[in-house]
Amino acid sequence: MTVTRRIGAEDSATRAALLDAAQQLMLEEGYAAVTSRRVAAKAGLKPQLVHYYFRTMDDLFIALVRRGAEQNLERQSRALASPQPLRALWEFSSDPAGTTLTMEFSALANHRKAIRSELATYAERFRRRETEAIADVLAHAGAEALPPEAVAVLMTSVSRILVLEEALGMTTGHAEMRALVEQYLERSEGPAPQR
Amino acid sequence: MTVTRRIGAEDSATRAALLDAAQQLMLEEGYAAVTSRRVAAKAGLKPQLVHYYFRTMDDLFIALVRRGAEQNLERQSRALASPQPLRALWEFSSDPAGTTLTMEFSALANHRKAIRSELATYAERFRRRETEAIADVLAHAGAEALPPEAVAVLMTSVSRILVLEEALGMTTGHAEMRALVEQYLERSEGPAPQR
DNA sequence: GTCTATACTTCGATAGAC
DNA sequence: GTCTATCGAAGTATAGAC
Repeated sequence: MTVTRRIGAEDSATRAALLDAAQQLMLEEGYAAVTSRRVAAKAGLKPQLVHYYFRTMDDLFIALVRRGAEQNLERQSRALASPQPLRALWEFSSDPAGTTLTMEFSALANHRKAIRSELATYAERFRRRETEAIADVLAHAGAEALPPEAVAVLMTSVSRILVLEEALGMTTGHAEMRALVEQYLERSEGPAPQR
Repeated sequence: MTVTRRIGAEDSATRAALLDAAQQLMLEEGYAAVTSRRVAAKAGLKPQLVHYYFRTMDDLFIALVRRGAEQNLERQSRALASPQPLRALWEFSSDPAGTTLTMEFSALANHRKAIRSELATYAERFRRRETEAIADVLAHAGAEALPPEAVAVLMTSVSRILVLEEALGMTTGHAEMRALVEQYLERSEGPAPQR
C-alpha cells in the first residue's frame, strides 16, 4: 500500500508552465497529443515532473478545465459589464482558441467521466449567468422578442459551429449567418461602436 | 524501397467489419481509442489485418469518413423527398450518433490535414444541397423569411450543440430552444404529422 | 486472406537518490 | 523540487510463412 505519494504545490510556477504547455498542445494537435512526455518536452522539463504535479493525466486535464473555466467566467463578467453586453458576449464566444479548446474537452469528455462532470458543471454555470444577462437586455424589447434561454443557446451554438467550420476551411452560408447575427445585435443594442 | 505492398480489396467483408468496429469505438470512446489493436480486438481479428486493409491508420480514418459521408448524403436525399423536408432535415441532424461522429471527426481533423480536407469537401456538399432544399421550402413564405443559407447554418449549429451538450448532461435552455425550433417548423411547414 | 513473429517507438507511472 | 533509472503495456508498421 503506497498511501503517501508526494504532489507538488498548486501555486508552483513549474506547475503553471506544465498547464500552459498542455493547453498549447491541445490547441495545436488535439487532446491525444497531450502526453506526459510531450507536455514536459514543450515546457523544457522532464516527463516525471508531470507525475509529480499531477498524479494521473486525468488530474492534469481536470486542472486544465478548472483553470480555463475560472478565466472564462472572469472574461464573461467583463463582457457583461460592457455598454453592449450582447455584442460583447458574441465576440467573446467567437474567439477561436476558446472554442477549439472547449470542443477538444467535449470530445475528451465523451470517454472520461471525471472530465465530463467537471466540464458540465462549469458550462451550466456559464450558461445560466449568460441567460440572466440576456434577459436583462431583452427586458425592454418588443413583444416579438425571443426567449433569453433560447438566445443563449443560439449564440453559443452558432459561434461554436462557425469557428469549427472555419478551422476546417468551410465557408458556405457563413456570410449570411454573420449578417443575420449583426442584424439581431443592432436591433437589440444598436450599431457597433466605433473604435 | 518497398514499392509493392499488398492491400485488401475494397469490397471485402472483413474490411467492412473493421470499419464497423472502428466506428463503434469512435462513438463509444472517442477517436483516440481507434488504434489498430483495439479495432482488431473489437472485430475479433488480428491487429495486423488492419494494416493489410489500410496501409496506415490515417487511411482507415479517411475510409471511415468517406463511407459515412456517402450514407449521410443518401439519408439526406430521403429527407428532402419527404412531405416536410425541413422537419425531416431537423430530425436527421438531431441524430445523436451522427452528430457525435461528426464532432469526433472534426476534433481529429484539427491535427490531421488529410482528414480535414476529406471532411470539409463532404460537409460543403451537404450544406449546399441542404441550402437549396431550404430555399425551395421558403420560396412561398412571407417577406420576413430568414435567408436559406442562414437557416441551414442555424439548423446544423443548434442540433449539433444540443446533442453535444446533452451527452455532457447539460439541459439549461434546451426546452426553450426546442420550442423555438418547433415554432419555426410549424410556421414553415405546418404541424408535425401524426403517426 | 489470414497467420506468426518481430522491430521499434511511445506511453503512464513509480522508486529512490540528490 | 528535480533528477536517474526503470517497468510493463500499448502503439504503428513490416516481413514472410501458410
